[in-house]
Amino acid sequence: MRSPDESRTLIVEAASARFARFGYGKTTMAEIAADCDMSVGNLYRFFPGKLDLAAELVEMANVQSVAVLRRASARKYATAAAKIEALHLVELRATFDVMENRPTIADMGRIVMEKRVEVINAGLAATRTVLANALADGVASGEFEIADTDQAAEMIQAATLKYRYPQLWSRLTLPALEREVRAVIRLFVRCLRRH
Amino acid sequence: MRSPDESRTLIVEAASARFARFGYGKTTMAEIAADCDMSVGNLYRFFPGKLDLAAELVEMANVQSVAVLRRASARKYATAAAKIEALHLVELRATFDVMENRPTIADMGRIVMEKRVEVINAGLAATRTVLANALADGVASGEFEIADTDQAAEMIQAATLKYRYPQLWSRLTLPALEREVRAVIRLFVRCLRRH
DNA sequence: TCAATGAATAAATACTTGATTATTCATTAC
DNA sequence: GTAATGAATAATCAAGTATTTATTCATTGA
Repeated sequence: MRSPDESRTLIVEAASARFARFGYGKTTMAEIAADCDMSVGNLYRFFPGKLDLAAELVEMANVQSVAVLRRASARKYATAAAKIEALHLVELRATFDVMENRPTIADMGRIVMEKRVEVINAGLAATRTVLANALADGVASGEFEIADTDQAAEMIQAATLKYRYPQLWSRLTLPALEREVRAVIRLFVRCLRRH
Repeated sequence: MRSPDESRTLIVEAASARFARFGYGKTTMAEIAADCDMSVGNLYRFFPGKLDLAAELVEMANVQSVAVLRRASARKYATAAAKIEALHLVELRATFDVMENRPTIADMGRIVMEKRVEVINAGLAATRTVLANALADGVASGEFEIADTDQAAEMIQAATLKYRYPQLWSRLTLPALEREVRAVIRLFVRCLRRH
């Protein structure tokens, strides 16, 4: 017999492997259960349903990507503006990479986006705090002049929405997207600057 | 016998009426032909297919909405910034109205968006010229300081993309959307100002 | 008492078939 | 020769059925 914690991790890992290799739709609960050497019914003692498994994985991915952003944020930059730009490029490249090379994961993202928006929104909110921190740094160093950094972060996210929704990219290349997001950020940053 | 021009207009009008009343999916080519007192086959001498009828209607709507924007642009405003804001609100309200009150037309938009993006992009490009003109006016009056008004217009469109894609609104009310788009425009305008 | 099972049920998906509808084109009318 | 037809064909859609898969829960074993 396994501890509940062991079981849970086992399930998450099996689901993660299956979803990544075969896709959400082509993975059955029976297969996940078999991978864990447990019965199907037992899965339901840990997760309300299949969709919640996918949601859990997306939540974990959110945590990961916030960690990546924080690391990027901890690096040295010439200016706070450069940091803001770098954060957006990091995010864009990660999204682009998934779209290009991980069809099954992109697919999972779409499904969770469709049926569990709150998970996606939580991710957005998390990355927003990193952004707001970077803005606050800029204010602290005297580079920016912002009354409400949270609100400013919100606005920057609204303005860069396009670069987070691959559906809106309509066959643009990564360099083209990078150029665009850079331009938007630069314009924004210009008006956050102290003057 | 009719002149080709008469026939074409007749077809477009019949299609427009049917699509608007019953929706794209629930309208058949046979019905459109009957409305025009002509054979089905004849439709195909004027349009390659059903989808092209919808695309034509969207193109016409694009022309209309550019005209509306131009008219709005021709009005007097206290500042160029106010004009930019007004243009975006006009567009937003029109889109919102279609979403709320014209399900069949919203549906047609989705279909054309899906299968004929270039038509949608052409519409975007057209409204962008109006925006670029408004920016140029602001430069001329000394209110703005912009090196490349076309590029700035492009950027503003990227930043306000959300307000053109109802799929991204997730149950926001019109007042909420108005508030958001206003905030983004104001921030943008702030950095276009001469300083 | 709690972890776990797996057969039973409900829901979703895939397949089949029979229309309906879009599109083509050889033919007719002007 | 150009405008127009409408029967023929191809593609799509809808309804129904079969199959698979998700989910539940009464039962079993530690």
